[in-house]
Amino acid sequence: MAEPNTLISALGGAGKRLTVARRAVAEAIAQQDGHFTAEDVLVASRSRRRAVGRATVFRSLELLADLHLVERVDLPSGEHAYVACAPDAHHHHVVCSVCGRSVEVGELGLGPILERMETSTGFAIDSHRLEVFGVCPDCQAVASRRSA
Amino acid sequence: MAEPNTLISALGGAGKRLTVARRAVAEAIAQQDGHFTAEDVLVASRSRRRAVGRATVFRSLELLADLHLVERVDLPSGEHAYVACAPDAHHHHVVCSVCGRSVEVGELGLGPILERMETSTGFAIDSHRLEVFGVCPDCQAVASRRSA
DNA sequence: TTATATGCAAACGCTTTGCATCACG
DNA sequence: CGTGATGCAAAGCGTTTGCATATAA
Repeated sequence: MAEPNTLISALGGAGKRLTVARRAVAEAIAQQDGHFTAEDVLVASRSRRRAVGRATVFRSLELLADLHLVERVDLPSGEHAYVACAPDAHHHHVVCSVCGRSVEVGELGLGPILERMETSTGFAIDSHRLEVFGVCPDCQAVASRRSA
Repeated sequence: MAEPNTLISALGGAGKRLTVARRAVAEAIAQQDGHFTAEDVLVASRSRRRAVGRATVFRSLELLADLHLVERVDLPSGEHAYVACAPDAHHHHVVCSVCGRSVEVGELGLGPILERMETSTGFAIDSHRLEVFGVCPDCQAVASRRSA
């Protein structure tokens, strides 16, 4: 899903210290499949050698979010989750509502829509979030097998 | 922004009781300009004749959200807010990041994009949320006046 | 009359913070 | 070494719940 090294080296590039705790968080994130919560990271870090404090998990997540290495997603349930993602290109996530796995998709033509919104509303649009939910191919297969 | 009566009659239509508390919540929502939090509703109800309990505010908002009379929005700050909205047509909200006012916009061509996402990801997409943030015309005017 | 809704206050869960200690650079 | 990071536990905040009471239908 994500290379722990990517996260770690990006941290270094931002003038942040490469601490043991941050490496542990990076590894915990890397082993997550799809989106995850702060609690997931905490638990994952505990099941490995180095347990990280709860506060540090939140602080690291905030840091990674600032660096755009991780993105905060609000699920329809109201839960707060995060997804690891490429730091540069603008993209969105499609989240599976069954298993939670997520994939990145590119813009696919949202730009013109936003322009149309600017025109029709007069707003100067500066940011947006598109969150898409559905059932991933794997879970579709499971569902059809079950009903067949 | 919204007619309290619209909210109230919709409640009746759903086989729900038209209680004093719910009327108070409906009025409090109606007087909100743009998005608002549960706390806003609570405070608004207190500054009027009939104060409503905190729990009831949450229960009412949940109810209204189920009836699609109100929609939950997650602001970039992570705050949970609600916006009153038309119950039928699918639409999205553009929220002003300065004053918080919001306007509804129609689909404006998001459908084809979602189809493209389905094709490229294999997901069966069943819901999505698009939240757009920017500066509304009024606040733009104020800003340019200030800098001029 | 009876199911539903309300209000309070306590419980809850997630997130943040204060502060002393620790360790990267 | 000195600044920034950590960990703990406690505080904070928004939200939910249990339960006795009140009320719409």
